[in-house]
Amino acid sequence: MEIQQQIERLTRGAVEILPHGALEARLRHAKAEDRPLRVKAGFDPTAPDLHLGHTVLLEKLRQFQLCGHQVIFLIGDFTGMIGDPTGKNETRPPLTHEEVLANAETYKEQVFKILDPALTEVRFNSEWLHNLTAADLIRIAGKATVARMLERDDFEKRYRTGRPIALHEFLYPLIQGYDSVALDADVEVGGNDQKFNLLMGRQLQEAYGKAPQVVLTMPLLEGLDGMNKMSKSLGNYVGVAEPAKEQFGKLMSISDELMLRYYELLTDIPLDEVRALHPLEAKKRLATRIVDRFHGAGAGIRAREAFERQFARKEVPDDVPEGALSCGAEGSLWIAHALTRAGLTASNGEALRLIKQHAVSVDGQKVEDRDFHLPAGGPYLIRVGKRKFLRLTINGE
RNA sequence: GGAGAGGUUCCCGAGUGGCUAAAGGGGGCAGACUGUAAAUCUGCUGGCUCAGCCUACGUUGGUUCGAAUCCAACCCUCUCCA
Repeated sequence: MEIQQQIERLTRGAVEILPHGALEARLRHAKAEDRPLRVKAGFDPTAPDLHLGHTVLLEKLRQFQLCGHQVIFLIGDFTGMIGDPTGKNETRPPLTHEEVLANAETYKEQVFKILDPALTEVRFNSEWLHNLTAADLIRIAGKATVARMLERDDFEKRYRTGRPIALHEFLYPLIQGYDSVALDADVEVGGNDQKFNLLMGRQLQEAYGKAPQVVLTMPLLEGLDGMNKMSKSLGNYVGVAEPAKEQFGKLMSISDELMLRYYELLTDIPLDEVRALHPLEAKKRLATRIVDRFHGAGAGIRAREAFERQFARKEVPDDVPEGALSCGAEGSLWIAHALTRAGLTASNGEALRLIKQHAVSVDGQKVEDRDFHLPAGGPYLIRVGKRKFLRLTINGE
């Protein structure tokens, strides 16, 4: 592939590529030597549940692979075994070696839905860090200065406001940088928040007489709310391992603006093409594409059809779960109890609230009466709100 | 080590003896609108055997007819000083 073409592809969505012009120079260099670039990206072994936010990086790595380059998927198991690099989550217990390995397996499963295994090298940084001696570490530490460390935003801020910075926190960027030395990385891709660490890699590589890597940072993907970064704890995420229908539904609920952002960071479709489409159609295509990626070709279309049936045509979905409840000797079951016991609502109070809000229907009939009882029999088609359905049978004694 | 501030419902945050299941905001849910969008508007947002009762304002005990509110001890968090 032509270098210019590669650059276009590789810089899409990137926040920064440092230093200026380095990517092009490195591509030319590699071409001259007739070898692929070694592209490194590090991942934390504590969170093997990937969501779309993580896939921004993976998508970028895939772009490199499509250009013929080699990706090094680095699992930071050594750092994971020691603890949290920011020192914020003191409660997070260090992982055991077994846990790290188990997480790594989960990682691979999810990651190879995007990356090409033939062009991916999975590595663990314990490989070289585990055997480092104190002398080695001190030697590495000698390559960086405190002033340099304090340039990092959060260190600077904490130092200025007199909050503690544990000494070992200085070592994390250092160690991450050393990984680049050990791996001979040509390029390191990371989230924008990792910029400092990635630059530390350059510094160390130089100190060790190697060519410093090109640093490419990607933005942190906004979550479904369009405001905060996508994260599991905020609940604004789409999980890689989620069911197709869930993924599709969640993606259809984002704003048009966010949709373009997702297109930019999660696909390689030209944005002009997207803008030419009706936003609804564009969004459906985005959702279809993403579902396809994680659930295999064809899954996207199926999710799309199910979605259209349920919401556009307001038909009952074809996979309504079934359930049965017993009503005992009374011969009928109070609607609130039925909803709660069936798990459609969290409590009778919530069930009654929803009834009052005209959100509950049985066999297409809105339930208006809070004392409504379901006689033994059925199955009844119960619907709560827009999305919850259940085919419920009431058993007599 | 010294001085101060504070811990309230999912979150933030008001409340300083009864009218408080507890303002307001956020979030969430539902309804309207729509492109199941977003934005907007409206309603709801502790539990139950639901005109009643029970559980909730850091923990434990106390004062009181009555406490999130007053008192005591304890635990925890934060800020300032050294």
